[in-house]
Amino acid sequence: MRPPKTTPQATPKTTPNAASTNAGCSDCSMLSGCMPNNLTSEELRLFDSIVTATRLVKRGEALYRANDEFQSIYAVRAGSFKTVVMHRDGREQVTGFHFAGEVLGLDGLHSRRHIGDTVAIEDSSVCIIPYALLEALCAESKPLQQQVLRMMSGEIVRESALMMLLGTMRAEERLASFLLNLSSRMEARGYSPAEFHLRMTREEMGNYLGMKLETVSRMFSKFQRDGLLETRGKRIRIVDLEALARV
Amino acid sequence: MRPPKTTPQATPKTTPNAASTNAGCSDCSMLSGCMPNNLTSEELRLFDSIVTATRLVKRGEALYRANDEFQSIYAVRAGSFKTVVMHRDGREQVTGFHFAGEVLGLDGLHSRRHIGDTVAIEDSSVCIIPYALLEALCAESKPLQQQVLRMMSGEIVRESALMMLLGTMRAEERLASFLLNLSSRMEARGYSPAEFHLRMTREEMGNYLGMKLETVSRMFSKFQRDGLLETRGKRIRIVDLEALARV
DNA sequence: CGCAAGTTTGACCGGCCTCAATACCGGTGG
DNA sequence: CCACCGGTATTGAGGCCGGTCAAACTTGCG
Repeated sequence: MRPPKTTPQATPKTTPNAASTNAGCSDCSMLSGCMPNNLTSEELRLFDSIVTATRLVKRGEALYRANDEFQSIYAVRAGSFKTVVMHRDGREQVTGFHFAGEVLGLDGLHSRRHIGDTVAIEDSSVCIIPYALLEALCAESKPLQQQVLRMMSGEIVRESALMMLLGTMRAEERLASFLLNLSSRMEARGYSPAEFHLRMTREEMGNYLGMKLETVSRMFSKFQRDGLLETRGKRIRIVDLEALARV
Repeated sequence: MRPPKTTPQATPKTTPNAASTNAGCSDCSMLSGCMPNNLTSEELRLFDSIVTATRLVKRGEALYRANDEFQSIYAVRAGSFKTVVMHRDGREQVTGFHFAGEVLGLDGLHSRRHIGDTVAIEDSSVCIIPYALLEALCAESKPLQQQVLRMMSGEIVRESALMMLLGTMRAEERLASFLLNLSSRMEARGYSPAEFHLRMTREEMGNYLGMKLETVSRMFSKFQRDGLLETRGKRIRIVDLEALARV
């Protein structure tokens, strides 16, 4: 099925947005923490055989849009995405930010259509996992089936935490909670938990946190005044993580 | 596995909270719209064989609590539940209201522990679906596997809509949206979409909609003044559904 | 029937939104 | 290299929505 392994360079970036072949999960630096983690090498080989293509998505482009037919799920290979649901009048709610190793598109399963847009917030690439093939493979491999179900459930848990945030927290708490979440995800990827680069704009953060961009900015300024962190635009350094956790 | 079919009366309400045997999905009035819907009769028979018990949960009692070990999922047989996640300081967010036919407990899959409480808001009963058995059965029955995945995805979609509500709507819009949602769910169950009984208190609605009970009450009064609906306590009649949809 | 729980309504206040002006930043082209 | 430019970010002033506190009323359960 899958073409013989090639080095990533065989599919150069000079063909943006074009599908390219996958070099194989076993060689992927994101494997730990990605979807096919915890599989035996035999299962991984099978899984690998259905993930035959990757796709480049440039900053601002959509991986898929609301109402698009659901065909595949995606694993973020590099870069960052936001998932957005939109109200008829144009108001939008960002439902998540997604980094390397995370899976996108599970929302589409229910009605066979995606319910929101997924947009790259920097130049990014994904592995394409055709859902029909994944489903077939799940029937054969119990660990894979469990993995898919666990991922789904994880999404539900993640969303519950965000509902808690949106329903009960004040602006200050929301931003603190968000930064701590980013911090731990950076750390899990081997980056510094204290100093990192925010990939999204203040407005995107606001649309995620249920507040206006000005309020986001004000809270950043407040945290800086209070000595909890230092910012320069999208560059951020957490100075007092404990204080941030205390709200 | 499953004991011979008995009539529901064989397990009287005089033993509250006790497990009782299941009379079988094929006889259940909630089958259409419940989880094992869309299964062939053979698959239904298999599914039926793992759902051997039901449980009564009285108003105010928890079906399970946050951090309880995840063992089963549940289908609401009769009554209503709320799912609640709680912040360390006690603030709580209601993440959903659940009526007959709906499935509870999918959040627990991810970490093998439930992340929030699920509490009956009136005397209720559930069918117990042991997860280990369900998982095994999914490996055998592709339609059942699909059904479980669809339900999970549906939960994700439902939560996305609530995030939209919590993140972008004003109090008035939130309540209108909530009432319309209830209305259509009532209709789907064969009740009047215009006139029904609210099972939850103003405070529970508020905890769901991200606002205080006083605000919920004020919005009810406003809708009544504006001729959109009539209320008397928990009894509600939607007078102008179109206007309610226009926010 | 009586009491606790739930609901309604009012007055006041504060946090966040709105509107607006200015500053900053990164990229592009002269 | 630097000037310019659009998008992004910061900060301020003022207003409004919804929270808070409080009191009166209703409901329904024991």
